[in-house]
Amino acid sequence: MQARRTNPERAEATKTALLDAARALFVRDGYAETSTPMIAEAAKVTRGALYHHYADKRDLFRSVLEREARAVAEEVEMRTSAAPLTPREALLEGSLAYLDAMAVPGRTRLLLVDGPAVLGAQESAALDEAHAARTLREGLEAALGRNPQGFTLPAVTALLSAAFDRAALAIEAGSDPAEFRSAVTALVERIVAE
Amino acid sequence: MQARRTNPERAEATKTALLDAARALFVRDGYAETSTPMIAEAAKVTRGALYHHYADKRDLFRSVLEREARAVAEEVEMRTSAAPLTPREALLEGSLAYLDAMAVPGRTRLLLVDGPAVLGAQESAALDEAHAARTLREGLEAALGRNPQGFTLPAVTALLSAAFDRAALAIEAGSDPAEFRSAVTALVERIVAE
DNA sequence: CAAGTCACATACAGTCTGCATGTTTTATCC
DNA sequence: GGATAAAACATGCAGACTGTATGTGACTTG
Repeated sequence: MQARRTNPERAEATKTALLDAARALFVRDGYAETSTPMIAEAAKVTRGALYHHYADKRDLFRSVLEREARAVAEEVEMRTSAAPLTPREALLEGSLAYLDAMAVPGRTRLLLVDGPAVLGAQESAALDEAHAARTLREGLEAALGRNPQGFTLPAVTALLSAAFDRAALAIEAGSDPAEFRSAVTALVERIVAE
Repeated sequence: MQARRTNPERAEATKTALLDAARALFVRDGYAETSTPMIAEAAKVTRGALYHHYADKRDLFRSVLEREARAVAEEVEMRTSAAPLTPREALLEGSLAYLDAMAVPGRTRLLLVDGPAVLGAQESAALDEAHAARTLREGLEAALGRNPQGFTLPAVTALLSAAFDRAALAIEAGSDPAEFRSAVTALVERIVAE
């Protein structure tokens, strides 16, 4: 059981175990109802290890969210850069790709519900900006051809991003995915339409 | 100090004191960082009184939110039923009235950030549906003339509602209110435009 | 006015978080 | 390759918080 492992390997394995266990419990019970003893037990380490690698429970939660946000961004990136698409096609494809990526169980709760409350709306928005929102704004800018009719680019990016998030939440809550996918598509088309 | 008060009067005064104190602290520190001893002290009652009137901390929070959601709905109602407006005018006026109502300090944090995390996305959405969303859907239905081009009424209601909320959050976070007010207006106009 | 109910106040048990201090495993140095 | 340092954990503990159980005085009702 105790194969001689290098230090970085040991640490990485422990951190991954903690991230995996924490993610599962945060998704199942929510941040507040998940205790660090529960996380440590599920990860098969002690609380000492947790507090060695993460400043506190909140820091561990932030790390879980960063990993999750990166995964979402990668999945969207993958889909939009696969085939050669016009800016408008890329925007529409990216929008649906985002909904698909957010359909992975737990992501809406982590990123959209508990995230803002635990990290604060500010920090949570910054995390979103660093991954999803930036991509969306660039896609919008390209598709709009730099003439946002009636609104500024940052504003329309924020409002559209919010609509996407709500769609993801609705789908997770059991609404008909097709209904919200076509609604998102129609909304984007109305935005980019002249 | 001990004016002879009737029981319902006593209870009502205590509950209001708790709601006021809890609202202020939930807004300032957030739900998780607010303790029941702090609330009781600020309300000048004991924790016993708190747990006599509310099942638990969460139940008190829910009561704060219900009062807040009702206030928002009333302010919007007031603005849209003041003058005789066409359905389309009422929808646009109601949208801006909602932004104004949500600009009351603390409301975005209570209703949009902490609410979903503490009560759960489900219950929080139900609260929203009972007040804001229902009004919005009816306004949309009237303005659209029952031909939602490309999306269903429930879906477009949800997406627009999310956009409004994000606009309120952006304004609270320091963004230019005029920028987001015009963006919201432009968005609504594109939705109801044929 | 006696009996009962309501509105609290107080005391307590169990749990949790974060830190301080040990212990073991890996790396470094000579 | 043995000693020393440093990283990676493990353990113990203090303070705080939540919810409940139980006690007490103010009000209400027959």
